[in-house]
Amino acid sequence: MKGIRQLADHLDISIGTVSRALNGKADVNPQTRQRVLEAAEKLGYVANQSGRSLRKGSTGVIGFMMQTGPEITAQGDTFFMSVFDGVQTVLARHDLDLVALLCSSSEDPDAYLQRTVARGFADAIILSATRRNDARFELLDRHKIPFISLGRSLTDVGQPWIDLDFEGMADAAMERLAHAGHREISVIWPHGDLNLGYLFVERCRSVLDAHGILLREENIFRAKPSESGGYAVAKEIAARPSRPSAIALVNETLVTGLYKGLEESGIRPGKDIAIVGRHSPHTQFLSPTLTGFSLSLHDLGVGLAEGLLSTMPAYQDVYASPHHRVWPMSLIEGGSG
Amino acid sequence: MKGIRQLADHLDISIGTVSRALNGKADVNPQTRQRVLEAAEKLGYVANQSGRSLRKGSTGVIGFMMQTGPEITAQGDTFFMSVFDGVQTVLARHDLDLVALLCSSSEDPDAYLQRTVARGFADAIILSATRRNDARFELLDRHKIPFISLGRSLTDVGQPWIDLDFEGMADAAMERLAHAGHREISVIWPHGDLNLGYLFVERCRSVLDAHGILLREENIFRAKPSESGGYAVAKEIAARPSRPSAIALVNETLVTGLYKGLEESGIRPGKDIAIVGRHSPHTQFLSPTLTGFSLSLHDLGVGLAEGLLSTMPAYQDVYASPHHRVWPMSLIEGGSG
DNA sequence: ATAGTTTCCGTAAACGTTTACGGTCGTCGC
DNA sequence: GCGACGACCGTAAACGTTTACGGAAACTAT
Repeated sequence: MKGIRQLADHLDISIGTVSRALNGKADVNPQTRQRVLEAAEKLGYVANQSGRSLRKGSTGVIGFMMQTGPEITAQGDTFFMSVFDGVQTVLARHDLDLVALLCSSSEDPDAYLQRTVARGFADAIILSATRRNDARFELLDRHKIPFISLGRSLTDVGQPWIDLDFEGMADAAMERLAHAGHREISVIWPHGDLNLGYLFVERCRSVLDAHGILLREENIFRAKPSESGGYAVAKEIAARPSRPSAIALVNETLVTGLYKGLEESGIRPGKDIAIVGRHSPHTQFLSPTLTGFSLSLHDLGVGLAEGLLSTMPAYQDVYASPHHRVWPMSLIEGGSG
Repeated sequence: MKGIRQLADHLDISIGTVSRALNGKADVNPQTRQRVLEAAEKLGYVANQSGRSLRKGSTGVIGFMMQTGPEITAQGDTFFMSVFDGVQTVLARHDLDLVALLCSSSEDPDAYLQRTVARGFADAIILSATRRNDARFELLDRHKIPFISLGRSLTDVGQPWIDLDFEGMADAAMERLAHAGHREISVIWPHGDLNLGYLFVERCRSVLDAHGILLREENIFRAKPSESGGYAVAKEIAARPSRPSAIALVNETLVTGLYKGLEESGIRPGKDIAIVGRHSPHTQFLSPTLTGFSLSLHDLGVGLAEGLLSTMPAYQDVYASPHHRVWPMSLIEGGSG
């Protein structure tokens, strides 16, 4: 089956009618519509993407931009797959498709995004891994592309965002550690310019301040957001003459390496050093169990999709989500701190 | 910048010339081309995707199909992120873009693929998570869409594939365990109809046969390919009156849960039970260290891209890869078995 | 100077849709 | 029996590109 033309010829009907029938327009005899639908199904006809979107001016696809490469995954593994699933449950209701726009590690993210939106590849974009100052925001704003970001940035063009409650996390973590009597507290700040690092660390600092505790500069560890990053931090801690008695971190992939590195050095998590982190499918099998923050990634995806649709003219009446959402996480107490 | 028309008007040149200049055709004055290129750069003009691919009949995008959802990820996503990166290094040389086609867990994969290829969304497809009998192969063959699969299937339409050497892995693992004196050996078979499960388990069986060892049915554990799946297997083993002395598994995510479950039950990996598995960024911090198989995911991605391009008419002269490649893995010895 | 050749560029047709518009019937109210 | 109206459908124009074709210069060879 080539195109709508063949389908129309086969049915002895004009292509206009076929198109209207397929797209559920009113001006078509129910019986004719039925015939068209059946024939399309039987012959496996699906409207050509290019033709359709050229005419309509919209593509019906939503892009989720992410960077590829082994290193940079600031989020853990199944993280995105679960979020995608949530996004799709919403998009499916509107015949929108989700694709992941994969920016390779060797390409500049801003240039990549520029290129793909200028091409008109997607109607709307979901951004992740937002940087402290993220030029992508202005770029999408300039192009008038609806978008939402998973993560805040100082660069704010009034678009909606959803961000995990890193500040609430800092509050709860620091309060908890301070209450437990810790005075020498350290935090891990993921490498790179991700905004969440700033949010978390600065909030930690101010909470500790309020408790009269100083967050010392040498207790702020910069680390790759990966297992090996956590391992490196552990080794660095072990090498110190005087160690912090507690450590808080914001990235869920770090903790596996951290545990391992500490144990190797004879430092027992939960006993010699308290750890508060983030949960993921990988962290549930640590021992001692991790004290950490958790959330429903599926629901997060749903929230993202709804927030995004609320900025798209065609759907604005359906979804009236608040513009900015700080996504709560729940603390699951474990044996680590 | 709206379209090529505006760009042409702005330069006082016809759109035909602009297009030719942009696409590197011969029939254009070097000086004119220079002007066009500069103006396009300055004004941020990029050819509209729909218009271009409608006319050309090809889109310039390669789709990597994958299923989303929290459960089904037989592979982790740092797995895919690394593979993507390899694929992109090759595609970038030909101005091809890679996008991930995300099939939600609530949609039938065959129907999804049918829909997306009929739309003409991508020029070529990379398949993953191949099933024992995978209808997607026939579908793509019928539509004459170039594709390659990461994984074999009994359904073979002569397309190229690359698959990890699960049989070689079974050989090496079983030989190793048998040599170490194990007689009661178990294997984990990931849930679902993934072909790799069949390949691995059947090869294990026949190798053991050759050693006069019987792979008993109750020693074949079906498990979800996730951390919790491994945990469940551990608990099942622990509950047995008589335990296998060794366990081999093919999925890299299982092993974390398996370790944990065994340890909880007082069964020490590497001492009370030997474990042979697959390596991933997550497994490097297990203790005892895992004896397992490893590979370069980046190179795997490169291989996939080259294999795919070799089936696309436009690139066939450049890439003449072998049709089928069994991808070797290297054994890294650890303390687990 | 003329014919032939090369270099460059403009014109217009096509790609597969969707949709505004108008036309043809049949129906209804009077 | 006539006008108005509604239901349905066909026609054709757009959407933004690429590219085959032809033509106008400029140059080369005679």
